[in-house]
Amino acid sequence: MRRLILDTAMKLFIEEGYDAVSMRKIASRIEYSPASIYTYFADKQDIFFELHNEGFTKLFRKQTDVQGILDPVQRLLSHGRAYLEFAFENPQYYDIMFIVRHPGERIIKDNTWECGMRSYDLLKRNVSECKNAGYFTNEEVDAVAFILWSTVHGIASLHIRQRLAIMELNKDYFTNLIENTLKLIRNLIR
Amino acid sequence: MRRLILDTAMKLFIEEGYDAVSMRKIASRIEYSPASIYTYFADKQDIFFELHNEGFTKLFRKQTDVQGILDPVQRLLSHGRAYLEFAFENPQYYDIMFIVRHPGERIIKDNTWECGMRSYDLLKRNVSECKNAGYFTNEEVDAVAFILWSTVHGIASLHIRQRLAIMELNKDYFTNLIENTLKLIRNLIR
Amino acid sequence: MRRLILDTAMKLFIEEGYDAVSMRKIASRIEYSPASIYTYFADKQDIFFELHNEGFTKLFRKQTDVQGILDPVQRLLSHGRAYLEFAFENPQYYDIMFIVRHPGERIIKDNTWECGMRSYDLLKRNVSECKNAGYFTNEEVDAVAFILWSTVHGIASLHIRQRLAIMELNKDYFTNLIENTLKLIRNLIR
Amino acid sequence: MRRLILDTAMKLFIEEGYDAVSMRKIASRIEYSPASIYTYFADKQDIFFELHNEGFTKLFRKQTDVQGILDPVQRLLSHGRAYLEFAFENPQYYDIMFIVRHPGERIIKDNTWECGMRSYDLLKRNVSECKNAGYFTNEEVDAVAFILWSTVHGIASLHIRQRLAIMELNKDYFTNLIENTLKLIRNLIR
DNA sequence: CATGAATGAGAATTCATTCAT
DNA sequence: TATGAATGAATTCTCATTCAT
Repeated sequence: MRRLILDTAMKLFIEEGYDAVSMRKIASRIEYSPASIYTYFADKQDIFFELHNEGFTKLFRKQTDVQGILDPVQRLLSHGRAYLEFAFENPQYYDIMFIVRHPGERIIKDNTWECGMRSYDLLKRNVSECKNAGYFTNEEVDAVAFILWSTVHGIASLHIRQRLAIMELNKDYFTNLIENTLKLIRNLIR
Repeated sequence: MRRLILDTAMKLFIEEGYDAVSMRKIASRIEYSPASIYTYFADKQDIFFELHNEGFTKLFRKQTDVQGILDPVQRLLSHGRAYLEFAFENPQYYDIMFIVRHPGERIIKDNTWECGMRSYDLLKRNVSECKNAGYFTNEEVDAVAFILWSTVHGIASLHIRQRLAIMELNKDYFTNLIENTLKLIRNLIR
Repeated sequence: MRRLILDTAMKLFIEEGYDAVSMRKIASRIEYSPASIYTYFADKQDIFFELHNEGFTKLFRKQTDVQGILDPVQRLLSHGRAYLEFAFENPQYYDIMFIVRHPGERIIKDNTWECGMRSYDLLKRNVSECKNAGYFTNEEVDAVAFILWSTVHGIASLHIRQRLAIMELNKDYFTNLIENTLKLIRNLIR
Repeated sequence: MRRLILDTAMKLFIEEGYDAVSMRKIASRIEYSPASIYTYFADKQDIFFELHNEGFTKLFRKQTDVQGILDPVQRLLSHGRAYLEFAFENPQYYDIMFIVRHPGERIIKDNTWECGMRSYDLLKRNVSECKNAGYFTNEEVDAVAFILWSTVHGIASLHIRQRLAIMELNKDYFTNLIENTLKLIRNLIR
């Protein structure tokens, strides 16, 4: 039932945007009264909090799936691919996790924070191992990790908030956006 | 007076986020009646449209200031610096221009679209001239331009939407975030 | 409670006209918050829709009450009397049904349309049977039905929208307006 | 200039209905400021008052045009034709004159009242002369005048407030609505 | 566990009108 | 004669939330 509410909130979020996610509308979708939702969630923020959490758990899982790869550069690239795939496949989750401005501060807490940190630590470890293997010789691990994250986040967020309409040319390139991006990054790594 | 309204809208936008920018609140801030605002702007979207426009004009101006630099790589880096400086100095404008989800479609029009395009064309030209000078030899101009934009946008938007709290370590690095980022990018260019 | 809202809407309609019927005013009359009304009705049109419906149901019922009369001319006259009585006793309903300009088109639908049609069919049947009995020999049923409807509607609507002030003379006549009208119509029928 | 304002008010009234006639909209149509209108008219009611007046003057003129006809029955019928033609050709005027609910009482005054009376007196005179010629032998002049007025008003107001959609059959009849109505009335007169 | 009823607060907008200039 | 500026009062409607049942 919590599930049902969460899924519906997500569905509304996808279909009609942030503003459409009102308690009222969630309730009417699942054919319950608005008051009923309060049996399962303290308030609206609580629902977002939960979704936020779920998102980070999903992303983390996706990223650990890839840690088995032996070659550190390949592993780093796959880590990036996993991140972008997550963002493109779950734009709503991604939006809540990395773009939406959170009203209260409650959200950056508990499990979430931990998940986010663990994801980021994974990235840093992967960069670090690339360095051990002779790449990024003159750079700090933190700096490289940060810029890589920024790059993939940039792509994801421009896409999700629809700022890529400008890019009219080279449809081919954007068809395989993720792979082409990774290839380019691969070329830049030395 | 239009100015006053625009500035107040901006102020509210910064302080309390998009949702807080209501005609009501703008009016009460400047101690006018809500109806008075309609003397100067047709509707709420109109205010955002104007701010949006202003932002693109400002950004474009900042970017052209830098086109005099002769060395193409230095020029490209300065172009990036200008972009990031704009974003860090005018987070509100940047937010409206590149992050906020626009309700109607009216905004992506007229002068704005043109300004955005001209900015992006400048970037592509700079990349292209780097290529002529022997850099990015194996890459497409469009691809490089896109990834560079993504990177700086990633940094700007993570910062503006407050996702950099995670980055606790290396305060030094983030103190000169922009310069360090550009140095790193410089290192990656070949 | 729906009842209370409907009655209050009606009362305002009578007292101050169509424009006075605002959600706000209804609410303040019954000492509820404006939002409460939306628990019972989807929107303003919905209230009018309901009243409109009720009116047609009432009128139709009044008209069927009279169908038992055997003599076709008497029946036709009684049908007219029922119509006029309805209009004079329920000027508010009549106004909504036959005079007010409806903003949306939603109202002319469903049950309402059917009720209106059934009422009119009754009239046509009554005219038709008068014809069978040797009256209106040279006229079309539709034409006669239409002109009779127009006549009673004319009386009702001039009265309801207060255009009879002009008629100063012959107070006696207007005291028994309905009966005198019917007597006159009776005289004209042959 | 008064003319321009009046015509524009009328145009709005026709095109978009009563609610569309706001001072604001009139002003923006004629490309003057709302405040300017107040130079020519005291307030909104004043505009309506004037239109109302004009309507009655027009109608009265149309009716006197017909008084030359010698045969009293033909003259009466032509009088009715003039009335209906006026209503069908100037539905907006007719609406204001005979249907719209007037907020204040100011309107039924001055010249208007006189015009309305003179029109009605004309009708009564015509009925009276029919009586002298041997028609309506058993009826009171006032009663006949009133019922004739009601009939034509019924037709006009059902048409103007769009209640004739019900009448689906006999398109032919309604094509020449006015003439057919008069023919029918002619038949009923004896 | 579920809900019907209720609401205070607030949203964007529109309107007729006034008044100093 | 014309208007820019301003407004108080109103409009419909939505929302998150509470609470007695």
